[in-house]
Amino acid sequence: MPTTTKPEERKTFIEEARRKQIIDAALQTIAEQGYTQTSFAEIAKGLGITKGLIAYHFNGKHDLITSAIHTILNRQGAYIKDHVEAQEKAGDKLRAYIETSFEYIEQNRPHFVALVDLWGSFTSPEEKQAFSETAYDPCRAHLKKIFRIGHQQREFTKFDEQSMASVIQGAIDGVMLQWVFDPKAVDLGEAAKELSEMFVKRVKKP
Amino acid sequence: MPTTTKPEERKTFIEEARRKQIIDAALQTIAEQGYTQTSFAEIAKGLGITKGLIAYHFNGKHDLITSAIHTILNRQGAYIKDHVEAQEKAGDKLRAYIETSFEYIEQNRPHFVALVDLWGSFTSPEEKQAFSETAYDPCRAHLKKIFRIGHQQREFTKFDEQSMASVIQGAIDGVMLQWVFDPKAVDLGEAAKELSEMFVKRVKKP
Amino acid sequence: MPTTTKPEERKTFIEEARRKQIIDAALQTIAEQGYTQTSFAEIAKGLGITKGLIAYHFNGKHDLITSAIHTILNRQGAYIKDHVEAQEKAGDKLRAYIETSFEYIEQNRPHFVALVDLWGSFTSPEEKQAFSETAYDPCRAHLKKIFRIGHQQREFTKFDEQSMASVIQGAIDGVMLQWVFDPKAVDLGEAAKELSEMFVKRVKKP
Amino acid sequence: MPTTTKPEERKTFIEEARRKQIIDAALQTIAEQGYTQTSFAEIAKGLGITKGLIAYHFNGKHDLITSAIHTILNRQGAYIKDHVEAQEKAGDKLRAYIETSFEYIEQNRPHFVALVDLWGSFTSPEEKQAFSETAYDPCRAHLKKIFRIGHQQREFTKFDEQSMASVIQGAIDGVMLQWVFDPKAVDLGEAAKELSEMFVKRVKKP
DNA sequence: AATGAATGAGCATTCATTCAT
DNA sequence: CATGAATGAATGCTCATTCAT
Repeated sequence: MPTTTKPEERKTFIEEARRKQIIDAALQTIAEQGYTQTSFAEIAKGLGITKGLIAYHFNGKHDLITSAIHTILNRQGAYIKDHVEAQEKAGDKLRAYIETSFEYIEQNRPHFVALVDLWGSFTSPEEKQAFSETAYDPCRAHLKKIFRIGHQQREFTKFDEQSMASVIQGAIDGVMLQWVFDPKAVDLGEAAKELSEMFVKRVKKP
Repeated sequence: MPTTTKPEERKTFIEEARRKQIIDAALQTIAEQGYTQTSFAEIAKGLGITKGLIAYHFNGKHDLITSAIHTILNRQGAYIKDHVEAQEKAGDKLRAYIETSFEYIEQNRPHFVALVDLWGSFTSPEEKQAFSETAYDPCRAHLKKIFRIGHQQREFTKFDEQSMASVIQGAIDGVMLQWVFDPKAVDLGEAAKELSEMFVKRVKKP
Repeated sequence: MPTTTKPEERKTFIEEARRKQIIDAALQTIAEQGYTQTSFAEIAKGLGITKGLIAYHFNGKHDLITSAIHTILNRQGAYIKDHVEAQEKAGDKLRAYIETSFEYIEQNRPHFVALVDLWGSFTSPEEKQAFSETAYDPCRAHLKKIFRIGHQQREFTKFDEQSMASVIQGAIDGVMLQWVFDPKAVDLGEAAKELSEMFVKRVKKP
Repeated sequence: MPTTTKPEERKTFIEEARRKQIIDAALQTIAEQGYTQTSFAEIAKGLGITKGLIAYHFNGKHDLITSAIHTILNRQGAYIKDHVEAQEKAGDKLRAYIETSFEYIEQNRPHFVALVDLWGSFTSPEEKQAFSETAYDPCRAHLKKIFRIGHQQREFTKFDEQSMASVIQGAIDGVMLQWVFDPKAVDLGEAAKELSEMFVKRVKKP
């Protein structure tokens, strides 16, 4: 059984390609039909393979959807990181963080439709906490790193970093959530501008 | 068959009591075990009734979970409304909206654990939009009503009401979401204070 | 419990009226939606009563459908008998039997659509045989009575009465069956003429 | 998922064998216990397989019973055709049609017990008509073909072909029906002789 | 690496039936 | 007589998973 949750294990090229292919098909199917309607058979059908093969490449459904979520978040994280690093000043970094978050969301709607659906797939408190650690902790850590730079550069005022990180990330996610349910109800660009301006003003020294 | 989608139909006392009882049990089960693990059998077991009785009182699973979601949101809405109306000034109303939102969330954790899970139960774009209309539109409408009072009282500056409403509601929901996954990762009280101060400052004239 | 299969028991007026009303509603529902789709609830809905009431008036579903079948066959039998008795000569009686059979069928399509469906509701050999005795034996007996008159009147030739009765009744039922599945595929009037002429010619002395 | 409604799709050997096996078991179970009592579980039990496997090989219950009916009728049709073609003269062909119909019925009682039950499984007028087209049209077409040969050979008189076909097929089916309910009530051999003689005499020139 | 046959547990839903009121 | 609440068994069907080939 080549499948595993330990990413450090050696995988063949074809193995990795298949996993990626299956994850992308899964995300698309979830976005289109919802998580509960997404069976291995449904994913396999859209891919022209058999469901047995999916079971072969993943350690069960949980492994597949965990991998799918991480794929979404890693891609978004990498996108954001690039743009944040391109900025010198902490205030600009924070603005970039918020605005590129929304940019990426807007350009990858199906991923976030799937993500909202997948939030419900962690049932036990343990699973929920594990998801929190792999999904939110890195985001909050990234924000806190920006804060620290802002403090070092004497650009930012003093505030509770953990709370501020939660609030910023929460605002982004909550707006995305409304947009997932009805894209016409929220203007992502406007929200991005509003939030980035407000938070930058909040953290910067007067 | 007493169940119906027409809410105007008369229901007997026992009928209403049973529906409420089943909805509460469903919410509890969903919070504990997750939506996908929550079967009629599971709900019935915890209630000491048969699953046939649930089918008798609800027009299928969709009716049950829709009713459950509306129950959550209506209770929260009523709680918030009371506190908002107790305030005279628009700024205080907005502060009350944000802070009592978090208060209610904190006091009813299982409801919001269930709610996050239930978000994934709307599969088609039509269902998603319908949920948006019954769930988010009232919230945003409430916020916009507060804004209008603020404008009439010459207390608030000018801003885009729809975007501001989305952003405020989104911030509340997004922080709640992180807290659902790990209550230790977010301090709801701190977040409430941070958000209410920031948003009140944002909308009020200098 | 007033319901019973023994027709000799005293029934109140309202009791009899209700039974008749329910049977007619059942026949209509079966004709429209098929036997398997016809539940007590469905019958009750069309009648504006509750399914509990149906259970009160009939000793279970089997009692209801048995009563329904007998209703169909008794009404048809009475109709045919009237017309057969109006004829003097045996040949005319036989012709009347065949032609009024088809007449009645044509005028009561829903009953025979239901009847074809109900044939499948007798599962065990015992039930099947019991149905044969109450449904077909009287028909064949009626035909044999006509034959006997024909023999007494020296109008008919000699033949095996049981077989001839089966064949005549079978021809009527089989044509009806095709007409139930597709009324456009069979012309009942033509079939009636063809069969009555042929059989009368067959049994009469040259 | 190997099951399909497109009959032109390639099926593996094992797939075809399983379908045939399941159909035969279904027919036997229906004959023994009736259509409504025949569940996937019941069929599977008699076969030593799981009900999931039946769902795997058939697109639902409707697919299974449709396939079962066609199996019955195709086998009977092939049997009759062979014997009809072995006859040269149209009169002999007609006699063969009627007599081998009864022969086949007599030798395959369970199939026809099941068939009578299955008649009730077509609920809507559309389904009924579709069944009429696939089940009765071929029979009537076969008879009409015999009539045409009889006319070409100047052996048969002139008559309405559609009505005559309906009447002959109806007579066969109607006698079979009585025999299904009680095999002792009808002598199939006698009925076959009576009907074949009568109909051949009817259509042939004097 | 991939398939397709098979499993078995679980699901929402239907329904005749019972019974207190 | 009639109702409506409740039952419990059954049903078709779905699906992740296993495994021989």
